[in-house]
Amino acid sequence: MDKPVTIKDIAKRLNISISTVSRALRDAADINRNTKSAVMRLAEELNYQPNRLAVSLRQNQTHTIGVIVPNLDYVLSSMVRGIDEVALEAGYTVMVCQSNESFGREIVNTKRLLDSLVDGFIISVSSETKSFDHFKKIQDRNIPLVLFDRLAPNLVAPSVKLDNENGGFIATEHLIKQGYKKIAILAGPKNLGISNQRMDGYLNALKKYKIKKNNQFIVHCDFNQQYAYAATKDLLQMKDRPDAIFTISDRMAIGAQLAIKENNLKMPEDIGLVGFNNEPVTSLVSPEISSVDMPAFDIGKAAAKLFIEVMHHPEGGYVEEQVLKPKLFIRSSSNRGVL
Amino acid sequence: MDKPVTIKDIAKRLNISISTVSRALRDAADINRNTKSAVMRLAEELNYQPNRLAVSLRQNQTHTIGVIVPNLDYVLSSMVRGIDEVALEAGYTVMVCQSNESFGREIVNTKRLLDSLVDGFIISVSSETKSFDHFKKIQDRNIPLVLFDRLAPNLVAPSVKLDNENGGFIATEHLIKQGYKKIAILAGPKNLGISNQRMDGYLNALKKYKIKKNNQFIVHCDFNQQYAYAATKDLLQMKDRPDAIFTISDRMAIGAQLAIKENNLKMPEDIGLVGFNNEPVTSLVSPEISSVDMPAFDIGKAAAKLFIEVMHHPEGGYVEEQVLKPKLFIRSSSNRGVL
DNA sequence: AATATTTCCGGTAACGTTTCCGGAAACGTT
DNA sequence: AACGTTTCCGGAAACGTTACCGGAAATATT
Repeated sequence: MDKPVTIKDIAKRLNISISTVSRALRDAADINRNTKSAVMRLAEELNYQPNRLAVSLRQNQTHTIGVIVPNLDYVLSSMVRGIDEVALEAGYTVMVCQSNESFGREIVNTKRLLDSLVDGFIISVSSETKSFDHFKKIQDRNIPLVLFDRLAPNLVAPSVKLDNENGGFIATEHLIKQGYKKIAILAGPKNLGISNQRMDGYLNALKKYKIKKNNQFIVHCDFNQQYAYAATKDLLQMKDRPDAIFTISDRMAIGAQLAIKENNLKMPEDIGLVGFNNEPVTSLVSPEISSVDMPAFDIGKAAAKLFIEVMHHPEGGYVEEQVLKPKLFIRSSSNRGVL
Repeated sequence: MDKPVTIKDIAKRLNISISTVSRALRDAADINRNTKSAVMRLAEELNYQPNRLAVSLRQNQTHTIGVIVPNLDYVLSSMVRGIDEVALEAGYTVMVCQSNESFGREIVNTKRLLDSLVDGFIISVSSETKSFDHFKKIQDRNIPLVLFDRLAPNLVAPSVKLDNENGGFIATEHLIKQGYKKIAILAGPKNLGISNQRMDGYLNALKKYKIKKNNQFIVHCDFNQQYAYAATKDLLQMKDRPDAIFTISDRMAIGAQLAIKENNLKMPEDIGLVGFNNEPVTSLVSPEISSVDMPAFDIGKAAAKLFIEVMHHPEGGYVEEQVLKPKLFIRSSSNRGVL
């Protein structure tokens, strides 16, 4: 009904020009204290809200960040919350899109956000994505792009991630120190970076402690509980079954735990179990599951802060790669009391 | 670097006016077939993308929907996916904000979205929210507002929700028919609508089957596992303990299940358990937990469709309240084999 | 008192698009 | 051949804002 009030309305009411009003509303230099306060007062009274479209059109920036994530599971939605927090604080609005782990959707999302004229991107890469031309296009247009959690190999970009290799390492080392000898790993799809990195950590730990790797103990399965359950069932049916399992996600750990229980094996006595992410659910099952902590909220915040930093370098070329060290939360699923 | 191409560039290259180009790019009537195809071809070649800001500013609409949700847990993020799907299809862009269950955040979010000039809102109300002035303000400005899942009492608005009362009813009725006599309910905070509605269903079922309600069996606790675990512990320590528990969320059911197991009670023999939402996790714990299905994705889609319907009634006043019927998924936690 | 400097303001163009309006050219009708 | 119609196009205003520029008035400097 009632059209929103504009700068023009204020100018008319105060008998001054719109450029003066505009200057008054920002902290411009060339403005008299009195006229400024008069404008401010009237703007307040009329509940003036600047039209963001007009401002954006004029200034050629939208103060909007495009965020693309593969899904909104516990970990990623925590990261998004972190991004949100920092971005809002800094005056940015966030547009979140889910790629649903689909390459095509990711491309569509970048297109849409691009023509929504976002000022830049904060992206966690879909598991299906193997070509990165759509990201290169962003960079070619000199639009800031920050990656987080799941990066893009061969693409140079500022990024924030967990030290997944180290995460895999400390989980495995912990199991070794607790006396487990035959440690299996439930990994994710073979092309998924974070999975491979965690597995590298696992392998490095084995190497360091001179345990020779057993290929039968290395299982790739889809990133969910059902498959982990089935895979664990298989592992436990081997004649020389593993005495510990490291899963690269808590979801998978839950599936593994279910299978273990059904085989009437006791944790941590008969078999050890360590997950990854440290989701709340790990301490709500019985026994509680040890897990490598993923500081999701912090990673989100760090990504947004990094983005803002990148924005301050309009000439481009600002690349900083942050790697956060993980911590291990030891719970009863793997704690045999060894220090 | 290279400025994005505009309508003006095309006009210059073809030696025609910008208004002709503009008309050519839309399906305007007043346009020659030849000039139209020439424009189209060149636009394609130059990879012309219309500037959404300019279009929005001119047309006074942004083709953007503001979505506010209390959080992004499994259920809500599924709903958001549903909204996304339909909205994108219809040419809308979606901006998702989390209120984190906070009244203040919800207000801030509406403000921000409002001055991002979204065309309308699709909102699920925060649990903390008791006053609805910020929503009234939206409606007063004649901006479409659709509510979903968690509605706002006393606020007349188009909406999509589950029949929570019925959900509580069928869950409880199922327990009764399986022979459970002393059925407790783990409800949420007292002011939370969906919790109260599910509890009403519970009470109505008791009434129908002439089971007198026991106030000690009605427990309000916070919406998460820890509290549900503690509350169940308490319930099981009563001298006349319940022989079945209906929890109004699966998260709470998981907590309850943990407590039950620790008390060495067998499901479904010693005690029955039914949750709500039918999250995947219910079939990944042991025993699998019966649950009232929440068609989250469909509710999201329905909300977006309803929104679009509302947009087609610019004079306002279009109110349709959709209520979806829930289904019960019976699993071993409550299945004593009675048909 | 004359000049130099500062303070403050208004006019105007621009951002990229749509939309209204008037009119030229082409066509059809008597 | 004169008129009315249709077809197509260009000019210009508008959406709400910012930013540059020039200049009047006020103040400071000699």
